[in-house]
Amino acid sequence: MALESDSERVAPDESRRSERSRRAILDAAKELVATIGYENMSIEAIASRAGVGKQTIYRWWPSKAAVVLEMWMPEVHPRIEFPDTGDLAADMKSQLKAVIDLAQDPTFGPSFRALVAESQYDEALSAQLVTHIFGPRIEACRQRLRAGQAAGQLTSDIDLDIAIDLFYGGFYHRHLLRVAPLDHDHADAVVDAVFRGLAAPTPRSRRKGAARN
Amino acid sequence: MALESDSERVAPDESRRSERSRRAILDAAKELVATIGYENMSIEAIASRAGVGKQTIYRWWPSKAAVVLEMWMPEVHPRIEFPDTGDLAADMKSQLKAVIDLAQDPTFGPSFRALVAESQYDEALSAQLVTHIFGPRIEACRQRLRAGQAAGQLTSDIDLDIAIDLFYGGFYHRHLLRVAPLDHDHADAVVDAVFRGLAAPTPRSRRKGAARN
Amino acid sequence: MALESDSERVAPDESRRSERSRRAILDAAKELVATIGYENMSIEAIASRAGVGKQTIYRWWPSKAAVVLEMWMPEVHPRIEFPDTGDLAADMKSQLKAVIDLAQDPTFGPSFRALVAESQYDEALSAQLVTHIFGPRIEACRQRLRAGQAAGQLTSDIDLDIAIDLFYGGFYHRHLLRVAPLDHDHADAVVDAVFRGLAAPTPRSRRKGAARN
Amino acid sequence: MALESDSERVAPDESRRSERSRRAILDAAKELVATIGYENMSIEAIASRAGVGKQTIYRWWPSKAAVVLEMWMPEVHPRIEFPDTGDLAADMKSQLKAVIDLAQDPTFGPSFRALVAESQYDEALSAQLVTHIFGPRIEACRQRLRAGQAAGQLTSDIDLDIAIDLFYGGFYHRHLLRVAPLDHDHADAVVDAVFRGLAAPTPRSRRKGAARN
DNA sequence: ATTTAACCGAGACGGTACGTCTAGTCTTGAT
DNA sequence: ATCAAGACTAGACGTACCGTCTCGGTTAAAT
Repeated sequence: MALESDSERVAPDESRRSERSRRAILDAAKELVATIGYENMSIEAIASRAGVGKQTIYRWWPSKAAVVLEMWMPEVHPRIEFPDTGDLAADMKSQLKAVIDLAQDPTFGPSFRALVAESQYDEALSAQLVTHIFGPRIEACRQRLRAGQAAGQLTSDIDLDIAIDLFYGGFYHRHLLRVAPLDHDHADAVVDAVFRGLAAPTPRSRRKGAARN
Repeated sequence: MALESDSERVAPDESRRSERSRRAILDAAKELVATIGYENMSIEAIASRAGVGKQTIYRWWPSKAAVVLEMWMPEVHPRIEFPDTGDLAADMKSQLKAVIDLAQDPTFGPSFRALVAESQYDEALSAQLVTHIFGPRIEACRQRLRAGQAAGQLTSDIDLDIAIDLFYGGFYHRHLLRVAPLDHDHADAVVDAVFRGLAAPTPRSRRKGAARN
Repeated sequence: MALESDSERVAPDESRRSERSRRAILDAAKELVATIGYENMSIEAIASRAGVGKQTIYRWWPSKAAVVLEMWMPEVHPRIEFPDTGDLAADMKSQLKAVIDLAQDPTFGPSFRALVAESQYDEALSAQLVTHIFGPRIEACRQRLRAGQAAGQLTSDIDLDIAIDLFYGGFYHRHLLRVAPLDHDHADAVVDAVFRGLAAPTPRSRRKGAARN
Repeated sequence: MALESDSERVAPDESRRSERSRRAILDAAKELVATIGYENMSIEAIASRAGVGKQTIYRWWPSKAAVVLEMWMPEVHPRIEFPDTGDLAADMKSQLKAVIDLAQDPTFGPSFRALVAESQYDEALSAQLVTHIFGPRIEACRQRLRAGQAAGQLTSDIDLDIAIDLFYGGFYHRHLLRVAPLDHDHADAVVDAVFRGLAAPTPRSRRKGAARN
C-alpha cells in the first residue's frame, strides 16, 4: 500500500516511520482537498493542519500528488470493482457508470483531475497512477473481457487492449477534455455502439460484407 | 486569432496594442517551452526574454496557458485537417495518425499535455481549448462522418458524438493516461474495430467468420 | 546614510525605493529588538511585523545585522559627541561615561553587543561598523587628543592610536568580556591612570608625586 | 575539566559517561572548526562526524560553544603562561605577544572570536569563559603585577584591575573591533605607554623624564 | 503641432510557497 | 542507563514567482 517503496526513495527507515504522522498527513490532505481544493493546497498547509513538520512529508512522499494518490488509493478500487453477472454488455455498462460516478464525486473527482493533470509533467506520478489505479482496473477489465469471449459474447478476433480503449476512451474524451456531457446514458450508448460497430449494414453486404472483409 | 476578446477582459484598447510586443512574447514563450518546458516557464521569464514588461503579458492574456494556446493556434489546424478521399475508414485512419503525430511532436506535444493539464483546474482555459482546438476538430469530424453516412459507409443509426468518442477516445486514453503505447497501428486497429464492432458473430456468421479467418 | 551604497550591492534602483517600506522595516526591527531581542528576531518576523515582503528586506540589506545597524545609526553619534571644554582629561572622562551609558542602555546595549558579536564572523559588517560607528568616534577622539597635545595636556611623544587603545580598551575589556563591572568611576580611574602612568615613582619623584596628589 | 558540571545540568550519570564518545565529539569539533568554521558547524555535523548520537552531545554540553570551549581549554593556558623574569615591563610585553599570537592562530583564533561572539547573548557561556579562560589569565596577571609592585617596578598607587584593563584593553579593542592592526610592536607600544603615562611632562620633569628614559 | 491618454519596459512591492536546514526532543534497539 | 541512529515537531532560511503597482518614455489619435 505504501507507494514510496516502488522506486527511487533513498534512505529513510520504514520501520521507524510514525504511523500516527502518516495518518495525520493523509487526513489533513483529505480535509484540505475537500475544502480549498487540490491546487490551492500547499504542502505547508498540509503539514500545519496535520501538526507535522514539513520535512516529514518531504521525507516520505515525492510530491503533493503522491500524498493525494496514497490518500485515495484505499477508496478507489472498492468503488469500481468489476461485476460479472454473465452479461458482458450489462457488466461493462454498470462498471462504466461506476467510473463516471466516481469521476463526478464532488470530493474524489477534482482530485482525480488533479492527479491526471500533474501526471502530464510528472512521469513518476504517471507511472504510479498506471501501477496503482489504471493498471488494476484495466487488468480487471481484460479478464472480464476474456470471460466474455469464452462465453461467446465478445468476438475472439480482437486485441483486448483495443477493446478497452473503445470502452473507456469515450469517458476520458468527455471527462478530461469536457467536449460533451457525461452521464449514465453515455455509458449505455458507448457500450452498445462498441458491440454493434459503426459499419452501415447494406442488405447484401450484411451477409456478403462479412465475407468481403 | 486573439483569444482574449472572448469574454471577461476589461478595458485595454486593442487598437493601440503593440504587435511587436505580442510577437516577442509568443516567440519567447515558444523558445522557453522548447528549452525549459512549460511547467518551468514563468511569466517573468517570458517577459524578461521577450524584453517586455510583465504587465504587458497580464494585460493581454489571462494566464501562461493562454499565451501558449495562442502561440500554437496557427499551427494546430493545418496539421490535422480532415481529408475526404471518399473512403471514410481510410480518412479516419489518416486523420488519427496526424493527431498522434502532432501529439508526439517534440515541441508541440508537451505543450499540448500542459494545456490539457492546466485545463483540469482552469475552466476558462478548458472552454478556450474546446472553442479553438477540440471543437473545430470535432465539427470537422462530424461533417466527415455525415458525408460517410450519406455515402453508405457509416450506419445512420448512430449518435455522431458517440462515434467521435469511439474514434478519438482510444487516443486520449493512451496519450493522457499513458496506459499503453501509441503508434499508427493503433489508429488502424481502432478504426477497424469501431467499424466492425466487438460483438461475437452469430452462429451462422460464425461459421463464415471462422472460414474467413 | 544608506549603508548599502558602500560596496557590493548589485542592482536595485535606489530611486524607486519605497521610503515607506524602509521606515516600516526599521521601526519593526526596533520594536522586535526591544521585545524579543536581537538573536530571537528573524527576518521573517521583521517582514511580517512591518507588513513587507521578505524580499524587500533582502533586496536592500545584506543581513539582519545591517538592518539593526542602519536603525541605530542616527542615534549613536548624537549620544557620544566629543566635548572640548579645554580640559582634556575631563573631556575624556565625560565621553567615556557617555559611551558606558550608551552601552548599558537597555535597548541599545543588547543591539550593540549583537552587532559586535555578528561582526566577529561577518567581515562586511565589521567594516560597516568601523566605517559608521567606531571610525568616526575614533577620529573625533584623535582630534581631541591632538588639541590636547597643542594645549600641552598630552605628551606629544605618543602614537595617538595607542592612546586611543588605552582610553577605550578598558571599556571594551570589561563590556565585551564581562570580566569586571563598568560604571562611571571606571572611566575616571582609567583616564587618571592613563595620564599618570603606572611606573613606580623614583625616590625623588615619589615625594613630589605624593605632594602633587 | 568537564564544564557542564558547573551549574544547571540535571541528571546524567557522570560515572557512566563514555570517554570514547567525549573524545570523538571534541575531535570532530576540532576538525570541523578547522575546515568549515565555527559558524557553519552544526551540532548535527559534529554528531555525524563523530559517529555519535545528537543526544549524546545535548546530554553533556549545553551548546555548541561549550563543546568548543572544552575542546580548547587544555591548549589555552599553556600557551599564555605568565613569565616572571624579574622585569615586569618585559614580562608584560612577552605575555601580550603570546596572547596576540594565540588570537591570530589560524585554528584557535576564529574559535576564540566565535566564543566571545556567542557569549554576548549567552550569559552562561560568558561566565564559563570568565571562569576558565579570562579569570585565570587575569589572576595570573594580577599576581605578576603584585610582584612588580613589591619589586618597585609598578606604582603601588593603582587598582590592579584598572592596570589590567590598560594592559589588555588595547588588544581587545583592536582584535574584536578590528579598528587597527595588531602585531608585536603594538604590545611593546602599549606597555611602554602604560608605564610612562600620557601626561605631558612639565618643563622640570621633562628633563628628568628624558634622563629616566 | 500640440496635447493627452494609452501602452510600453522596467522593476519594486506585498505576499505565498517552495524545498532545505538545523535545533532540540523523542523513540528504538544494541551494548 | 548510556549509546548510535535517526525520525519527529517546529520554524527560519533565502529564492522564485505571483499579480499589482508605480515610474518615466514613447506613440498615436484627437485636438
